Amino acid sequence: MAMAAQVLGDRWTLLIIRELFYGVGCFEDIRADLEIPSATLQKRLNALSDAGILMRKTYRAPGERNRQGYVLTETGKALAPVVLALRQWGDDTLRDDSPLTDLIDLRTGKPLRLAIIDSDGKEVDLASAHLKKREGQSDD
Amino acid sequence: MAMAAQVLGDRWTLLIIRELFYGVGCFEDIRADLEIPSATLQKRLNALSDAGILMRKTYRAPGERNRQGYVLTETGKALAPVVLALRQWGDDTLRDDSPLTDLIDLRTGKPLRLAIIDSDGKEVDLASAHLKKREGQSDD
DNA sequence: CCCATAACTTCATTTTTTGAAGTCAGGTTT
DNA sequence: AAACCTGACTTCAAAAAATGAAGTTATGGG
Repeated sequence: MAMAAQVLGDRWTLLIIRELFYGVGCFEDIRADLEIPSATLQKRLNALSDAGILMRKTYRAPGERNRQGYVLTETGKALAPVVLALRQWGDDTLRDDSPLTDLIDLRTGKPLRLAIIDSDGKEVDLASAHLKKREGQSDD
Repeated sequence: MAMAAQVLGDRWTLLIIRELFYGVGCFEDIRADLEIPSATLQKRLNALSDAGILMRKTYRAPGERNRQGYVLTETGKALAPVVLALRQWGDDTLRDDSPLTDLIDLRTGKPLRLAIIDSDGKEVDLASAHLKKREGQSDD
């Protein structure tokens, strides 16, 4: 996890990744949405690309010129729970009236959320979940 | 979520919080475990305390002198899914042989994991979960 | 009283971030 | 085709933050 914190651990990276989940995939749009300095955005995109989290991919929207697109790789898409957890936390701690129905099942249209489940697929309360310190190889 | 990234977004913060989940609660132990410079640790602890994520609490282990302890507040404990998600991602992307059985149910002892569930409590595949851009008040 | 140690502080140096102002190449407009 | 736009970067100097090493200070034990 220390490596994860290394790659993702800064003020912008997870927000950039969230943009990509939203489908915002080009430099200008990300920059404008987040109001991030372009030099910083550039560095982050390079770092994320080096880390195998996103890929560059030129594309062309109808009636527009070519653009440099950024898309999440499989590794990058696997970050969805991190983004979701962070969002859920942000919502829970900052607002108490959050509808939070903007994570949906593509098939059924039902709202979704993160949960901790046991091996039977039953949800378990946060309070009874215990995080043990890993004894194996350290990742710090 | 931008605020969350603001508070948690740096190389150390989430690792510190993980230490607290593990039950490591004093300055020296955190410093030694993570090998973080003490000035940096100090700043992070202050920031997390200001953000209401942890609290200082003096304690005394049997046969030892008083120590400054750090414990997660409710807000801090609510970060468990973030830590779990990050750990799960780190495991999945960096190792392929991870047992990942160190999150357990305190009551039953069963191994636990994060999942995305729908309103019926049924687990949903990551690929069919869609994150919509929130239209309401922006948090950026 | 002296010593060891935990919990910080200070400080000089390096690294990173930032904001503003460029490049540069591809299209589009005229 | 010449001039113009705009998206995707670069450059640069100033400001802010992180680092490593070397202090402090307070507390309790011998």
